Amino acid sequence: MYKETVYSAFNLLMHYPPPSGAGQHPQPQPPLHKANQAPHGVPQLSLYEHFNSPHPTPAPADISQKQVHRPLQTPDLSGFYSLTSGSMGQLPHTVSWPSPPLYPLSPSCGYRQHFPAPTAAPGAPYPRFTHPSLMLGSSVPGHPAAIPHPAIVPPSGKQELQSFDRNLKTQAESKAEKEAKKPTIKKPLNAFMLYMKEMRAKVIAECTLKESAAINQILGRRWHALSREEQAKYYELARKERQLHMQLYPGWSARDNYGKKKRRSREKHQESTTDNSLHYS
DNA sequence: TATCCTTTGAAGATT
DNA sequence: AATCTTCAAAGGATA
Repeated sequence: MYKETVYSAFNLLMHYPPPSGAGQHPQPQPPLHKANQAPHGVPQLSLYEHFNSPHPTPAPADISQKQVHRPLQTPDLSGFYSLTSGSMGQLPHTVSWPSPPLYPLSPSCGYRQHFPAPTAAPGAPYPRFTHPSLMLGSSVPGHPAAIPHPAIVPPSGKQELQSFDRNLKTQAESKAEKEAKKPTIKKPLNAFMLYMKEMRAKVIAECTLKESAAINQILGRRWHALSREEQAKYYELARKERQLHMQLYPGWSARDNYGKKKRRSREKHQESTTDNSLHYS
């Protein structure tokens, strides 16, 4: 059922016009998060610092030649929405427009031209953000009125039920159990995740949609439609999030949660991409 | 009930 | 070093 929905939506899109400007992007820019990566030996600046510095660090010379690739989950429609360029002796590089939606998005929800990049007055202060994870005054461990940081997720009750016969457990098992009982500290949110959190409700209201996958597609498109300055706000927020996360959980590493979610079935993924490719040819 | 879907970006893992 | 993989959020759909 889900697949059928996706397929029919895709078939619809085959007749959709590309987003305005797609296919004729004159000078594709590298994504900010890539452009913001300092070359080796250069102290890394945040986007905010970069854009506000009187002498901004130039982007690495080869940055325009980096391939901007779409995630594998998205069907490859590069033939429709990408520009490929290159010069003699160089590998061509492909800069892709965000994938066409798999869901039939209404023009008012899905297309770039309806979301012109907001123009902020130079030097205007960034708006105040109210994302709960950034209001952490009382979540410092040990504080009497400590409210758990949203990154902390308590273990489920199921794990506790499973542990009632601990007398029978081996030492290794109880050690693993202890690990499982530890509250999970989640990854700090990146710039796009923060943007999604803030804008999701708005998109739901505007587009009368509930399905997150569809909403996320819209948000992805809106994200690309933002000006660099607008995006910079969220990169800066994300940088602060990471900083705060490091302070709160000094020993934490993304490795701690690596592999905890069940891996997606590779076979299933391949099957779906094969199915999709049938529709392209 | 667990996982998938879908997005971008950060970071760990692998080649 | 470059590329691949996983996980952050969200909630309806699906197995």
